[in-house]
Amino acid sequence: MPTPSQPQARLADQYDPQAIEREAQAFWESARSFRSTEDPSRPKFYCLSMFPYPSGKLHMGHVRNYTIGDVLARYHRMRGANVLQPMGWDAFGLPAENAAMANNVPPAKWTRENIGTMKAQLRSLGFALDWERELATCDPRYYVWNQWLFTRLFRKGLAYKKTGVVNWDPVDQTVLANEQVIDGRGWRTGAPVEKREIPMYFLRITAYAEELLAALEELPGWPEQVKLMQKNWIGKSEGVRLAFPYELDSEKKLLWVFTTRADTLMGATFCAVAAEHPIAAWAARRDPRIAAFVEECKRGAVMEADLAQLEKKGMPAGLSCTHPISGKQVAVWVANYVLMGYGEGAVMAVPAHDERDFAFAREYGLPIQPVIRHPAGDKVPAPWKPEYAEYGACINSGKYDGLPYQDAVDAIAADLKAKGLGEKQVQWRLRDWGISRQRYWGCPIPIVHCPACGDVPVRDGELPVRLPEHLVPDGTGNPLAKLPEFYETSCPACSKPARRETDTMDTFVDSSWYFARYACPDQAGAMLDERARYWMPVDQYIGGIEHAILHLLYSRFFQRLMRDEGLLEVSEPFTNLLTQGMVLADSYYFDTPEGRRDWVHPSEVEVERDAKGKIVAAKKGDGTPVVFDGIGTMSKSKNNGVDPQALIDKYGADTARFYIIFASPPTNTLEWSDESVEGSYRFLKRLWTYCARLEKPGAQMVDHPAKATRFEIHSVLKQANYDLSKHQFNTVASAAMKILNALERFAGGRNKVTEEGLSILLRLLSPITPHVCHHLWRALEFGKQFPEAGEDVMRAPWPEPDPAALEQDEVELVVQVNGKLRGSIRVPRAADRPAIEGLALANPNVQKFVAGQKVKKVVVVPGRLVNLVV
RNA sequence: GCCGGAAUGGCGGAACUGGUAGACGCGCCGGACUCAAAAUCCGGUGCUGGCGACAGCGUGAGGGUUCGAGUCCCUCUUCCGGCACCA
Repeated sequence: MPTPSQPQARLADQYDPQAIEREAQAFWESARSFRSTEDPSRPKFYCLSMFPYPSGKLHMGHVRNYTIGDVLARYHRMRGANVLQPMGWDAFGLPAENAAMANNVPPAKWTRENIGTMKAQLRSLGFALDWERELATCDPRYYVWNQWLFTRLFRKGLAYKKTGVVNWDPVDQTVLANEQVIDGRGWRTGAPVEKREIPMYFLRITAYAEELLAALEELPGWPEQVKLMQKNWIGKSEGVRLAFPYELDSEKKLLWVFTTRADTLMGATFCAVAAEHPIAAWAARRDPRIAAFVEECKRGAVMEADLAQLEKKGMPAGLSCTHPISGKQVAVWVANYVLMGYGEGAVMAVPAHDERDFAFAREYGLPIQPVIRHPAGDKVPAPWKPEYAEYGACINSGKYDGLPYQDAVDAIAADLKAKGLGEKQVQWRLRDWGISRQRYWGCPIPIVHCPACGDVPVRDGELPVRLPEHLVPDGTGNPLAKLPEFYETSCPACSKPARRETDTMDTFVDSSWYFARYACPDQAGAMLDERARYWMPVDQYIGGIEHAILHLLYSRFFQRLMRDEGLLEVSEPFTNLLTQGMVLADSYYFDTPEGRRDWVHPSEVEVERDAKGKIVAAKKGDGTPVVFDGIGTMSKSKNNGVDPQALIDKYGADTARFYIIFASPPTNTLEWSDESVEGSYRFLKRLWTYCARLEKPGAQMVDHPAKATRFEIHSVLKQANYDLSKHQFNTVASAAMKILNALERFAGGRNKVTEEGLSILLRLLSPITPHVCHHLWRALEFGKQFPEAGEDVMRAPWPEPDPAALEQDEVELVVQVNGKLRGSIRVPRAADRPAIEGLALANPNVQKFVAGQKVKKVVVVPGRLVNLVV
C-alpha cells in the first residue's frame, strides 16, 4: 500500500508531543493503517481488549487495558501477522438508568453522548483500532441477534422459565441489584430488603458444565489461576444422592439429600433443610415460631457472601425421618446455612466430621457420633479440629467398619441402591443462568405471554423487539411494564391479544458474544457469517482479573451455543488470556472542624521527606495537614482518580502509554505516581534530544568502544524479545531506556553503530510510544535502510539480536565460598573446569576464606559462578 | 465464610529453569550551568560498622530442603480480586 505523501518532517529542537501526535494520527487515518481484512495467506492475529461500559469518560483502567492490547497488536503486526483490533461499547446497563434518574435524561441519549466523548479520547491515545467495525450493544442491529439466539435456545429447551430469588425493595416496589443493597437496605429508600421469588428466564449453562470444565484442560494460553477459579466455580463433585424416609400426614415421603461423604452416613444424627424447602413450609404452617424463623431467613438480601457470614441458626421442624441404613429416627431441622439453590435444599448432618454441622450440633445440643478414624484419633472433642474432616477408615459403623473412604462410599451406595433409597450422583455447584432483569435499559426478551398458548417466542420476521428509547426510569420498577404501547401485542401463534414480556436481558448476555460479531458487524442477514470463521477464536484477550469467572465463563458458554447453532466451528472463544491488574492511587484526607471528612486529591498534596527521601508528613497547598489513607482503587468517593485526559493534555499520549507500560507488569496492580510520569516524559524528551543532536553536523567523540556498545544493545534486545514473549512489557520499556543510555554513552554522530542501535530502539519502542517513534523514523529517514517499511516504522521488521554481536572472548564468573560471594574472576569463554578452579582459588579475597581449610567440593555453574565448599 | 492471588530499598519494580538480590526509573543527597529559578547535564544512594580495602545483616513472620533459596516445601500474618442483579 502506498504511504501518503506528506512534507518530510524536520526534527525540531523541542519535543512537542501534541504536534507530532496529531501528525502521526493523521498519517494513520489517511493510510487507513488499522483497517483489517480477511487474508488467508497470512497468519491472523485477533487481539481484543474487553470493551468498555460507556460511563462518561475514560478512566485509567481503560487506558491501561487498551495500551496493553495495543502494544500486543502493534508488536504482532510488525511480526507479520494480519491483525484485527476492534473496539465497541457495552452500552446497556444500570449506570445509564441511575444517570437518567439523576439528570432526567433518557439512558439512550446519555449513553450515546458518552460514547462520543470516550471515542474521541480513545482516538487521542493513538490505539491501532479498526473503527470501521465499531459496535454498540444498545443498537437494535446488534441486540436483534441476542433475541434471535434466545428464540432458538427457547425452542431447544436451553432457555426456560422458572422462579428465581431477587432483592425486593418493599417501598419502591422494585427489584434491586446486589450493589443497590447496602447493609441489607435499599439504597434509595433505606427500607430493609426482602427476598422475593419471581418468574424468570434461565439459560441452561449446566447442560454444558461437563464440557466447560473438561475444556479448561485445553486452554494452555490461560493463566492457571483463572482456570482454577472457573474449575472451582463449576464445582463438580461426585457423591451420593440418598433419601431419609418420613411420614407426613400419614403419607410416606422421602427427604432427599446429596453428600460427598457417604462414608460418614452412619454418623448422620440429624437432617437440615433450607427455609424454602417444602418441609419448612409445612412446619411453618403448624408452628408460628417456625413460621417466624422462616420469615427471618427470607429477610435480607440474596448475596451469597452475606449469607455465608450469617450466624448459623436453626429450629427443629417437629418431624423426624428414618436413617436409610440404621433405621433409627433422626430429627429434621430448618437451618439458615442450608441453601435451597444447591443440591436438594437439604443436607444430612454429620457433626463429628463436618465443621458447620459440628458448630450447629454443639449450639443446639444435638448428638455427635464419630464414625471415621482421623489423624487426631477416634473421638472428636471440642473445639473443632480440621483433622476431624479428613478421610479415614470407618468406625462405629457396623458392617462398614474398617473400610477406607472409597470402599465405604461404594458399599453404602450399593446398599442404598438395593433399598431404592439412593445412588451415586454427580453434583455441580454451577447453577443455571438467570437472565431476566426487571429493568428498562437492556435487550427486551422476545417472548409474548398468551392466555391461550402460553409463552410464545416472537417470530423471526418480527425481530428485533425494539426498546423504546425515550423513557426515563424513576426508580419504581421497569417503565416498560407501564407502557401499553410496548407490552400490548398479539400472540404470534393464535393472533389473539397477548402481553409482551417486559423484562430485559442481563447485560452479560450482550458481552458474551460481541467478540465474534466484530468479525461481521455489518451483517444484517445473520448473527455471524464466514468472516467470523476466519477471525475466531480471539488469539489474545486482555481484560481485568475481576472478570475471571462470570464474563469469561458465560462467553465460553455462548461460544458453544453459537457452535451448536452451526454459526462457528471452534468451541473456545479466547486462545490466550491476559488478566490485567487494577490501577491504584494514594488517598489523603483531613477532618474538618465540623466533623466532616474531606478527601484531598493527591496532586494537591505536598509531601515532606526526611534526608533519605522517606515521606514523614503531608499537607495541602494551604498548609492544612492531611492524613495518608493508604493506597486503593481510584474512586470518586476518595477523590483520588487521575483523569487520563489531563495527562494527555499535559504530556501527550506517548508519555501516558509509556508510563502505564513501564510502571508495573500487566498482571500486577499499578500504583499511580505523578512523579514517575514525569520520569517517563523525561525519557521521551531525552530520546528526542539525542536524535535532534544526531541530525546536526559535527559528530562528537566516541568515548565507548563500539564492540561493547553493540554487545550491550544486542543483549538488551535479546532479553527484551524474551520479555515480550512473556508479556512482561515493563522490562521492555526498561530495555528501551537501557539502549538509549548505551547510545548516549557511545556518543557518536550518525555511524554504523548508532544507526543500527537507534533503528533497534525505535522499532522496539514503537508499539509502546507509536507517535514519537513514527515521527523520528521518518525524520531520520530510516526508510532508506528499510525500504519495505518506507516512512512507516510499523511496517519495519521486528528487530532481532545479531549473534555475532553477542559473542564474548571472556566471561566473568562469581566466586563463592560456602555460598557467600567472595570475589569474581574473568576467564576465557572456553575455559575448562580445572582452569576455572585454579583461577578461583588464586583470587586473593577467596584465599582469605579458604586459607588453611580443605576444599570439600567445588560447584561450577558454567557462565555464572564457582562455589567452593570448605 | 468460601474460592483465587499478592508481599523485595524511602517508592514503582528487576533478578532466565534454584546460581552475583536491588537492573531500569522515581525520590533523595552532592556538583555543573544560571544574577536567580526552572529545564538540562554529571556523580552518589539497601541497612549497620569502617578513613579504606572490606565485613556483618538483608526479599511480610517463623520453620524446613539444598553446596547455594526472593525463587521449592510447611505453618502463620496482612492486603487485594470474585462470590452468580456493578460492569
